[in-house]
Amino acid sequence: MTTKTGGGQVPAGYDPSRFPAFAVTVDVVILTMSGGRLHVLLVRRGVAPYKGMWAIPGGFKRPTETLGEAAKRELAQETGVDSASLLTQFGAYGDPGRDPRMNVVTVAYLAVIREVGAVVAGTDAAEAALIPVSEALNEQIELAFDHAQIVRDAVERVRADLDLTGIATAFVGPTFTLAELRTVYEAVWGVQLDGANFRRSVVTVDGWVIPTGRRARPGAPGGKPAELYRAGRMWKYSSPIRRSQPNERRKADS
Amino acid sequence: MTTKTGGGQVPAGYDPSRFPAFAVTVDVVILTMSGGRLHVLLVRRGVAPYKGMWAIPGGFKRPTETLGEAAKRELAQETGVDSASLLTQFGAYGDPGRDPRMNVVTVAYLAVIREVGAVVAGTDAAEAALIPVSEALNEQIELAFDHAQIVRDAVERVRADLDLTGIATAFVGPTFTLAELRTVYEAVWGVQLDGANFRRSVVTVDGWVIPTGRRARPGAPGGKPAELYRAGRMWKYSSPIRRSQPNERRKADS
DNA sequence: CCAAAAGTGTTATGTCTACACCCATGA
DNA sequence: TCATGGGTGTAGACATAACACTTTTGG
Repeated sequence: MTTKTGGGQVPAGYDPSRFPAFAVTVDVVILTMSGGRLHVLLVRRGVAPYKGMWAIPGGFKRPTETLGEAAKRELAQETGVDSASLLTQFGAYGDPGRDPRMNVVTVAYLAVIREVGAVVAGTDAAEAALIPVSEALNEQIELAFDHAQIVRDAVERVRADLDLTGIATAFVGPTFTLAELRTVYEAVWGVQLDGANFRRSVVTVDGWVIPTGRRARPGAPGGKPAELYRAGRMWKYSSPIRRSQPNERRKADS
Repeated sequence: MTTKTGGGQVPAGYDPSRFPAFAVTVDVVILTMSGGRLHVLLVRRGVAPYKGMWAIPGGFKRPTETLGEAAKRELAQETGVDSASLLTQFGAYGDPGRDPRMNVVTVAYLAVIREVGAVVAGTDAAEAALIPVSEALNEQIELAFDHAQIVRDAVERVRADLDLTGIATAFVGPTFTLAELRTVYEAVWGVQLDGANFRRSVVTVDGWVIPTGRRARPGAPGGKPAELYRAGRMWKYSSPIRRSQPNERRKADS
């Protein structure tokens, strides 16, 4: 605790002219959909500390680049995704001792990429894999550093951003069926949505989805082929789908 | 640009074993309501760089404290608010050259405090004042460093948090009238809300506000004395008031 | 023809908004 | 008693959810 305000100019035993040095890193939580489930890209650490343990990709920030540029660089290094993919800063972590080697403050980014087959070809990582977030968070897989907390926060952020931004479209390709898009909401929120009502929410208002003439081929068990859409301009501002509140409405008794 | 992924283990001209040193600071955007308007606490810098210019309070993080603890310490130093006031981390800023002296990455916090008279009695600041955010953002007042951007982001965050969290109650005292609470939403969102409907949203569901028997004295021009409430448990999870979408619903023609 | 998935129609229910109206106070 | 703001009632507009029903494909 410092001395109460009003008196001391400088807290006891601290000289503000000399400031401590920190290493600053950027970590990227890369999320994607695979088989209707939300996955996170993890790399197996090749060096100490936590050698051999799963971690999220990241690295040191350079003095000549912005934080966002550092994140984009790490993302490209890890996935080859060079495009202006969706990158959102969502937190900074600086607890003392979070890295046993030194004082490190890390700035965490969330990246959403569409399902890609063999995007995993890391550089300085011994191994990389897409892990279902349900497994990554259920203590089944132990993550290095405070990365478990960082992944938890990232998932929480994407859940919130789903009905605040157009982040849902970052999970799907340039063209998509409404079922694909619906799956994103269902997987991230862990709910089930009525296909009919979902369609109405998206289609009856201009600017959300733009029909391309083409249709997707149905899967193995048949079914009517779905129309393919492109994302419209409205996704820049918000989302046509809202998370329904857990219904504890109406007064208790009365 | 770095070399494309897949080949080079290490980007050209960069040795990852030697990492650059950064100073890490914590800056706090302190917001409060005054006279029905949203204000931000600014301090006049007593030292170079940007000496004499307005800035948001902040300081160096110490290696032995968490980022949150550093923010709480800065808040207490600047305002004397020692309680577990609402403190939210909302961004990190690390553009090269944002501080002319050295490489600095700052982690920004948003603090909301209730209206207090003469809370302003800084320590290492020559002067401190509550400035309406409308003025602080309209280029009328030039802020040091990238603090204008940081304040903009803080205000944007509080706008979003208003219908996502119970942050509204942090602006008012332990007891408050519904008009006071409504003023928070109106000032932050820049809208006008129907008092009758506002009341219903808050009162008809249990857990938002708890009536204390007491009533507030009306202001100068009279009026019915308003009932005083305490905040209920529900504010921990969300808000009873939702920002109405700018109504561009329904398809263009048809 | 059958199963399965896309897409349409319909209806009950709930929520939001505007606004009329009554209530209680200070001056 | 008048102006002002607190508080209640209510009707229409609007949005949501549930579900029956039709369409179109692969096998």
